Amino acid sequence: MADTIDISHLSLHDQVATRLRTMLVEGRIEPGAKLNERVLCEQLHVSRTPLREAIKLLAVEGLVDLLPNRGAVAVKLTEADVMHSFEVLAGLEAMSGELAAVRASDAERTEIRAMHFEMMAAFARRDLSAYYRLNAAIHTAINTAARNPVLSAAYARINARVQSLRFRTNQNEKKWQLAMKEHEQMVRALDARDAPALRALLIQHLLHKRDTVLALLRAGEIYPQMHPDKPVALKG
Amino acid sequence: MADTIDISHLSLHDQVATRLRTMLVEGRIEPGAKLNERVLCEQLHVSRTPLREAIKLLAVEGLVDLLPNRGAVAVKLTEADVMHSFEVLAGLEAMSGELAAVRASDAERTEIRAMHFEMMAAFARRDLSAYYRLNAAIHTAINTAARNPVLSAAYARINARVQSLRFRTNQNEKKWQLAMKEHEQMVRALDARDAPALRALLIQHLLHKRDTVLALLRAGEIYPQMHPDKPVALKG
DNA sequence: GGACCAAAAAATGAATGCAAAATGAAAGTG
DNA sequence: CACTTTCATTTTGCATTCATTTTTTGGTCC
Repeated sequence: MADTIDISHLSLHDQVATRLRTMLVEGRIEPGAKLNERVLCEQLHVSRTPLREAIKLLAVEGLVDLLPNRGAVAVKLTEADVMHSFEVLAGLEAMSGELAAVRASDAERTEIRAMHFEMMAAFARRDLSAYYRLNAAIHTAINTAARNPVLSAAYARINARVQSLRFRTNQNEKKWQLAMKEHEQMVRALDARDAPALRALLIQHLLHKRDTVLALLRAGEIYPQMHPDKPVALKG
Repeated sequence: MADTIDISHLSLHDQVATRLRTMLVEGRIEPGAKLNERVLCEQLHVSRTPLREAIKLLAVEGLVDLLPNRGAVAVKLTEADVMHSFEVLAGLEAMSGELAAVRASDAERTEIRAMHFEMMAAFARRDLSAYYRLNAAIHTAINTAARNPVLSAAYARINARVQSLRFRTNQNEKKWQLAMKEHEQMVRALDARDAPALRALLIQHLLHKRDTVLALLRAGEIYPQMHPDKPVALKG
């Protein structure tokens, strides 16, 4: 994969945390699933000490819940959690946009515009994978242009919690078109260094994303196999 | 103290983390100081495992820096860190205010107004301790009224990092008066449910606090004994 | 047949032990 | 005399071990 980074020089608990984080964010560990220490030790080829440290790290990050004497489970966000998270994400992204509108260099704005055109190409081809990648890249670029690492970190942490849900949302055509339209307006606002406009657009954009995720959550399309012990009734 | 909470039922690493967090936030562990595992084990009467877990927790929270194979040190914020942190705090507090203006119940607004009057009393008596306590209580109340635990958590985490600096700022009379004036306006805006006004006031208020902390940081009054090995030249 | 209880098994929480790395001091060298 | 190198001590990182709690399983009684 392109986004693998060298973690060989990091301490073991950090490597384990990184791997577990990926598994959780990508949904490879199901929300609500129990994290069995012995099993994970064997999977990751580490002893219990660094694994347990990693799990506690992820608990601080809000990716797992720690049940005293009963181990850890992957967090399963409720509708309220999703609403709250996106509310804060909207606020942080809005800040990011406001600051970027003021602080972005010409080169940064040019690059963001370029990525936007690439994203339009991905949209034209209905290439969802490239679209997601460019979408994330544009967000990251705006975040970087805001020149506030504390802001970036706060966003990243909260985003990680809802990332696994975003991963599973299949864009529906109408919403996808709307998102593209919003993105176009955002790029224009950034070019015009119109901070209030960019702020408003980003808030609207994030709240739309929230609605998409919430709709899927309510439709039960995000947590498909919730109760393995209570299988879904087969039709026919 | 009034703010001690029962942590006896929590796991050991959580108790240790709580105690260490307090020591760091209150500045009882100097910024930049090394956290020696053996010493802390003896002080806190725990073995190394839960202590090390606690330290890693605090590293995720950004209260200590982890140096590979060289242990942990209490973070020492740079001016840039302080600026970035307060910038984000201002944004989050603004969100809090906006939401609280819309969502606060009558009872909550009444209570906040009451606490504001108590704070005026503390100001009249120049009772700094009571002032700080009520100030924090009002903030917490606004935060609660915003009804977004994700927001509260994000704020709390970033605030914890600058708390030790706030602790050391001695209010100067002029700035104190300004702060009181701002608080009065804030309460009025909340009463009027004027979200944009409250938002603007909170941003201004936080940026003023930032300036206060930065001024003291630049004056070197916050990190007095920075280099024990390189003592300040004695006069005379 | 189902509910309740007890013992076994498994999993978690914490402490200790051991190896590797880093720090500091002493000795050697230019 | 300053600088480097070597070696002992300290400290950290991880593995293993022990203790406690939870869960499961098997049996018994109603």
